[in-house]
Amino acid sequence: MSLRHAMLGLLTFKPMTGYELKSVFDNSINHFWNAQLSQIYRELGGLEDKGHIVSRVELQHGKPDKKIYSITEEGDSELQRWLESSPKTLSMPMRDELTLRVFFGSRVAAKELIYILQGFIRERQEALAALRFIGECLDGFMCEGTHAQDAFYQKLTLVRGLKFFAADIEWAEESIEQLERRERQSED
Amino acid sequence: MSLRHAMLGLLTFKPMTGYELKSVFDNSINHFWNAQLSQIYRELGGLEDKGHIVSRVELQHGKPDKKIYSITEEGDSELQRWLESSPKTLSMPMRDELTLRVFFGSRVAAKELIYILQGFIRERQEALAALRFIGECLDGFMCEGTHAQDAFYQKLTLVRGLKFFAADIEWAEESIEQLERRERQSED
DNA sequence: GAATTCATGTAACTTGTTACATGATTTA
DNA sequence: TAAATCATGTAACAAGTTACATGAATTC
Repeated sequence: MSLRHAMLGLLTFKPMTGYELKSVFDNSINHFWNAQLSQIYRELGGLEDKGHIVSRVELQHGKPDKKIYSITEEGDSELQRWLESSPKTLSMPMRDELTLRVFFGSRVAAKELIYILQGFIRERQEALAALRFIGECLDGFMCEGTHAQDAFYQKLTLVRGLKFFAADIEWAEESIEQLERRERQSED
Repeated sequence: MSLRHAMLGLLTFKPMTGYELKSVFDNSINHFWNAQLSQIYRELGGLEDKGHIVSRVELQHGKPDKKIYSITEEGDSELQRWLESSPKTLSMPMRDELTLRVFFGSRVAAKELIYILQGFIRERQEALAALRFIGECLDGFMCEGTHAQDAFYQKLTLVRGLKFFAADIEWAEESIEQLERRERQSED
């Protein structure tokens, strides 16, 4: 139920629509959680049924009316209960398709693998740049509506993303090197 | 469909039962893919329906009979097709509950967070040790049935896990330090 | 004129998790 | 004597993805 709790947590910052929540997922916490819009709307429904959040409608012209959700007291204590419950597993199961492809790499042309890894490096560099941007915003107190206490914790999570993406880039570069060296050796 | 292709790939190494596949997931590729036994059996069923694998039964006494699955020619070309198809996204969406908890850390006692991070460090150290063990086996050609070509690629994926876990430990240690410094400052 | 942003959702499907059921043999 | 290992699965549920539907306003 982590998605629900992520949404509850984000709604403690300010009331939001489902659409806005999606943009927070995309722009701020993408490096450790995300969800499709359709899933967000589904979970909003569930949270409202349970009384953890309430909505008020803001009429609009030309667009669908906004449904702005706020967290309730019950929602707040549910979030608190979750945060204070200790999870059994701290490390979540990983699933990474790229690594799987590399694992069976002997079946693929080395050039092909190198090309894929180069694309991966580009993706990770973009992700790094995006994180650095959030970092600057957090450091400069430019993230409107973010309290100093929260900024401290948010920076901690950001650092994890930075380290993680940097490690990935390093790995992909080293792997490309090894693949190229191996190619040269087999030519001799 | 990555799980299916992971299973197909593993079955190119040697025919296996569902139970054996699960132990390969647990012991060898846990750092980038895993699945529950029930899911493995379900997917085995699907793969057999499609003719990608076939099974033969080995009778046993006192235990349920073994169903040993082997990859077929069709399964092999399906695997090849998948390996040669270029995936749209190289970086898979991440979902990490621990980071989520840290993100909303201002709502939790710092001591509590530190305690959780310490547990996380222990988990990651164990994971690192497990990976190093696989590494030694791969380096010493002690992994029975693993060809030298495959060992090369498997080592590449192993390095990713090593870097990843090391980065996590580093991050958790630094985070604990920062949390402790912050605690001391607030006491003054 | 085509794509993106804003804004709501539903429905169908796929993937992953948890709980249950069976039962002999071996190890702690 | 309790737990782990071996070995099969089914059923129900939870979570995540993809496709579809609507439609004005804005930006390229």
